[in-house]
Amino acid sequence: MATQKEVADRAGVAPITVSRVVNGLGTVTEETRLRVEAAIRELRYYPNRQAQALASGLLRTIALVTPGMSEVLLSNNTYILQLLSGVVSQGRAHGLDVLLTTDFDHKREFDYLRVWHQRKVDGLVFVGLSRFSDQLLAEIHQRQIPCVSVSERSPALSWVDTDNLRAVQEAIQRFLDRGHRHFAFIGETPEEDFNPNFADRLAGTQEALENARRGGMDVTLEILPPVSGDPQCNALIARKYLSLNPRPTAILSANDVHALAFLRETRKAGLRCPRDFSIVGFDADPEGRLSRPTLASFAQPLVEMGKTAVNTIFTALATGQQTQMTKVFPLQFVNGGSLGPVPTTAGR
Amino acid sequence: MATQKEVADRAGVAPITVSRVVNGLGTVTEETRLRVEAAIRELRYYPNRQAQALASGLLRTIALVTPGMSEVLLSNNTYILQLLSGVVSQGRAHGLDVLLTTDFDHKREFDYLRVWHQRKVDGLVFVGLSRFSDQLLAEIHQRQIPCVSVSERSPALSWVDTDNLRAVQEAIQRFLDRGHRHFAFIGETPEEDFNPNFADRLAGTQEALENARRGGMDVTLEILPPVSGDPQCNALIARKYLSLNPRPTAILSANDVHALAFLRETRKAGLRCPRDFSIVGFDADPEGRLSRPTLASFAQPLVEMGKTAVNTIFTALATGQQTQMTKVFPLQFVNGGSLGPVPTTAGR
DNA sequence: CTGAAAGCGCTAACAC
DNA sequence: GTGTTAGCGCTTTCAG
Repeated sequence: MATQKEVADRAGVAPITVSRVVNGLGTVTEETRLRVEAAIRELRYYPNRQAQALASGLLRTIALVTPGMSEVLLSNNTYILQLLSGVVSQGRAHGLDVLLTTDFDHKREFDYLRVWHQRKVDGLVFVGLSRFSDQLLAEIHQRQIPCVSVSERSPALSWVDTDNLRAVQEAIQRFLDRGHRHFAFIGETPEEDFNPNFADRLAGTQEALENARRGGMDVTLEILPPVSGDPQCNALIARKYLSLNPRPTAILSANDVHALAFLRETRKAGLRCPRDFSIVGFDADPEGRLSRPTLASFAQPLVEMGKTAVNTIFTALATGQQTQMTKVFPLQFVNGGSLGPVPTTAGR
Repeated sequence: MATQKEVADRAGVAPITVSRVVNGLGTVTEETRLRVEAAIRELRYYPNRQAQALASGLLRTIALVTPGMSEVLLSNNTYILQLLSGVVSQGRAHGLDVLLTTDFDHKREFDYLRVWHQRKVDGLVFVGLSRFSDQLLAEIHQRQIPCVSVSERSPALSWVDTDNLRAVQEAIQRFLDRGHRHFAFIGETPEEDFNPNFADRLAGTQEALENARRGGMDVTLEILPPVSGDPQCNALIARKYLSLNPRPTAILSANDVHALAFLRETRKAGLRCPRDFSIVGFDADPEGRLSRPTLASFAQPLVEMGKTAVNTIFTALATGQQTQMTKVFPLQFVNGGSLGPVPTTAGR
C-alpha cells in the first residue's frame, strides 16, 4: 500500500504537495504536478480515506438507514432496491459511497445514528422510519447531522415524499367517472401498523369521498384488511368482501401486492375483474404488468427520490450549510385492465 | 462529539484505559471499568472508527461489489437483494457494516478493488463478476485482500456457488420419469452473454441428455433464445417454438423470468401448460408461486450464501489467515403445476 | 509556489 | 493493572 509519503519521496516533493495534487487544491506548478501524477501512477497510490477523514472530517460516505426491515422483508422488496439504486448511482456521481444499515435485531431499540456517531458516514438517508422521536430530532439538530427522510414528512428535517393524496383523488375521480359509487380500501389502518404511505392513502380516500358526498353523490367506503400470506385468512377476505352490502365495485389497494392477492382470492371465489369490480393499486409493481387483467396502479419515482436525497446531503456537506429541503413527487398513473366501468348488475 | 480523551479525563484515567474498556482487551479493575463505562454513558461516547482503523488497521466494514449492474437491473433484482440481505444480517452479527458498490459507469473499466485500496473496507464480496482477470487475481493474492466470490468459481479465490449441474440432472430426470424425450433450453448461450449460472445450467443439460442418449434413449435438445422485453421479439419466440419438429415438451429455463415470459407468450399462441408442454425454471422467483400454473423451479439459498461469504471474510480478518474456502450449495427443487406428464399427443 | 510542524482520535509496544 | 510514548496517513496552519 503506497502512502502519500512514498509518492512524495519518489516525486522529490513534500507530502503536502502530493495532497495538493490529489485534491486539486492550492497551487502547484504544472511541472511538479506532472511529476507527482507520474509517481502516483507508478506506485498505484490511492489516498487513504480514513486518514483523510481523520484529518479533514469528510469521509465521502453516506448511509441508507432502514429500520424494521427483517431478512424476509428485505428479500422481496423492490421498493428499497429502487431507492437504493438512485442513492448509489447519485452517490457515485458525487464521489460518495453508500453504506447500508438495517435493523435485524428487534430486541433493543435501533440506533439510527450509530454509523454517524462512529464517524463511518458523513450523512444519512432514512427510509421507512415511521416516526422520529423528539430525542432523535433534537440530536440531529444539535449535532447538525446531514440527513434526509424518505416518505416521512418531519417538520424539522429535509424530506422527499410522494403526493399520495393527489394520486388517491385522481383514482377516485377515475372511478367516479366510470360510474362507481361503492368503494373499498384494502390496507392496514394506521392503528394496526403505521406506514406513512398507507396512512396518507387511506386519509386521502376518506377525504375525497367526503367531498363527493358533499357534492351530492351517494358514495360508501369499506375498509378491508389486506390479504396475508396465510391461505386460511385469504379465503376469509373474499368471503368478507362478498358479504358486503352494497358490495363495493371500486377498490383502492394500499399497494399492488395486496391488490394482486385480492385479485387471486376473489377469482377463486368466482369473481372476475373488471366484470365484477375494478381495482387500482400503488407502486406499479412489475408483477402487475404481467397479471391478468393488468393492474392499474401508481408509479413512484423512487430512483429520482433517492437521487434528490443524495443531492441534498451532498450540498450540505459541500457548503457546510444545513437548509431544510422538502420535495413532493407526483405519482404517475399507470393504466391497466383492472379499471373498468361499474358493472351494470352492480350490487347483484 | 465526545472523544476518548474526554472520557478518560472524566473517569480520571489515561486514554488507553478507555480503549481497553471499549475493546474488552487487556486487564482493567472492575472498579475502574465501571467508572469508565459511566463516563462513556454520560458523554454518549462512540469510538471514532476512522481513528480506530487508522491505528489498528481494521475498519469493520466490508463491501458488496457488483459490477455491470445498471440502474434498471438493480431496480428489479431480487437476486442481489436476497444476497445483500444475508450479507448485511451476518455482517451485523459480526459487527461489520456493509458498503454497496456497483458500477454505473460503463465507459471505463470498473475498479473492483477501489474501496479496499482507499481503505474504506476490510474485505470484499464479489457478485456477478463473471471473470477475474489475471491482473486482478495477482493483486488480490499479493496484497492478501480478503474476498469471496459468489457464483464464480475461481481456482485462486474463496467462493460460494450453487450446484447447478446436479439440479439440472434432477430436473432432466423428473422430465424423463414423466415420459418426456424432447427438450428445449431457454437462455442466452455463454457466447452471447456470459453468466456462470446460465453456462453451468446449459452445460449440465447437454451432459445429462448425452448420458440419457448413451443409455439408449432417443432424446433431443433445442436451444431457444430468451423472451426479451420487446413485444415483437416475444411473438417470434412462440412461433419459433411451434416450428420445431419434434416439438420439445420438456423445457428447462435458465431462470424463472424467462420461463414466465415463455408461459405468457405461448399462451397467447393458444398453448397450455402442462397440457402441451412442461417447464421448469430456476431461482424460485416469488412470481412463479402466483402464476397459473405455478412454476416448478429451483430455489437458491442466497441468504445462506451471503452469510457464508461474510463468515469467511470475518474469519480471515480475525485470524489474519487467508485460507481458501469453497462451498457448493444444493439447489432445492420447488414443485409446481408447470411440470406434468408428456402430452399423449406429443409432437402433434 | 512549496515546505515544516502540529494534530485529527485512536491503539501498539513497552514501561512501571 | 495502568500509564507513557510513538505513530497510523493525512490535512491544517503558518512560514518561507
